[in-house]
Amino acid sequence: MKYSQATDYALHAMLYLVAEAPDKPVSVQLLAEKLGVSQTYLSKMLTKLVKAGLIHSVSGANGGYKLKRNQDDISFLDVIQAIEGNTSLFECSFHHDSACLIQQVVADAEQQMMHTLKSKKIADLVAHIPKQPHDRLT
Amino acid sequence: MKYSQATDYALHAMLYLVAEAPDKPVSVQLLAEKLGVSQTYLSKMLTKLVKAGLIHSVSGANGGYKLKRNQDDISFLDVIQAIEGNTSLFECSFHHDSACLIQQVVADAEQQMMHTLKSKKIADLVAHIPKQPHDRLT
DNA sequence: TCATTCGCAGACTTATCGTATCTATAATAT
DNA sequence: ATATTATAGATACGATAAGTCTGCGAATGA
Repeated sequence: MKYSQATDYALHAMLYLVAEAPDKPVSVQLLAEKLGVSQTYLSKMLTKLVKAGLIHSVSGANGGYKLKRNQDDISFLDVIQAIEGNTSLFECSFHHDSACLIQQVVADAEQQMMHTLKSKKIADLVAHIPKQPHDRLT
Repeated sequence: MKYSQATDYALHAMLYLVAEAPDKPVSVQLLAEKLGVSQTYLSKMLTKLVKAGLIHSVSGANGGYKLKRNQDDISFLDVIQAIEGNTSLFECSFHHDSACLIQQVVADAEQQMMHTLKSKKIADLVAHIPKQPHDRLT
C-alpha cells in the first residue's frame, strides 16, 4: 500500500512552482527536464492539478503552468488528493447491520493524518531554502 | 490508494477471535463461513498473522487458530502491518543530495496515523458488545 | 493569415499487484 | 490408518499503475 509515483511527481513539480513562482508560465518540457521524467506522463499529473484548481494553465506559445495568484497556501493534502482522489484509505466490504466499528477506527486515524497534511503547506518547505539553487529541490 | 481487501478480512477475523476467545481453536472453515469469504484465500491472511506472531495455529484434526495467550492487546497497526507489510506510505523516487523534504513531511503525517492505530486495540471494540450475538461483528 | 508552440484528451501498451483457486504436503487427533 | 486441518507453491485472472503515441484545439508571434 503506497501512494502512486504520480503523487511523487506532482508534489515535486508543485514544490518547484512554489519555490520558483515565476511570472512566466513554466512549460511541461522544462518541468519534466528539471525532474528527469517524461513530458507526456508528467502532463497528466499537471492537468489533474489544474482541474483541482491548484495551478493555472496557459495554452499556446510561451504557455505553461503557473500558480494561481495568492495561493502559496496549497497544502500537501491538496496535491495528494488531486492525484490519488479523495476516497477513504479503508472501506469495509462486509454487510453490517450498523456501521462497521473497524472502519470507524481506521477512518479516525486517517483523519488525523489528513489533518496534518492539510495544515502543512508546500510553501513551508521553501522558507528555509536559499532562493538561487533550485536544483536542490528536485 | 487503499488498504487491500485482505486487510479487511484479517481485521474482521481478528475481531472475531478476540471477541470469541475460545478455548478450542477456530478452523478456517468456520471463520470463512462466518465472514462469508473463501477458505483458501482467508487462510493466507491467517498464515500471515501467525508469522507476525499475533495468533497461534494448531495443525491436524480439531485444529485451527487461537489467540496467543495474554495478547488481547493486539493493535490495529499490528494486523495492518502483518498484511500490508511495514513499508512507508510514501517514498521519494528522486535523487536528492540530502534527504527529501517532501518525504519527511508525509512520513511525519503517516507516523501520527500509525501512532493512533498502535494505541487502538482490537479488544477495544469488544468491550461494549454483548457477549452472545457474535454475528453482529461480521 | 500561417506556422509554431503549447496544453489537453483519448486510445493504447505494458508491467505490477491484488484477488482467488487448486493441489500437494506436513502435522495431529481419533 | 484415516480423517482433519494448516501451510506452501503454482497458477490464473482482473484491476490498476505507469508510460507512450497521436491528434486536436488554443494562443502566440511573424
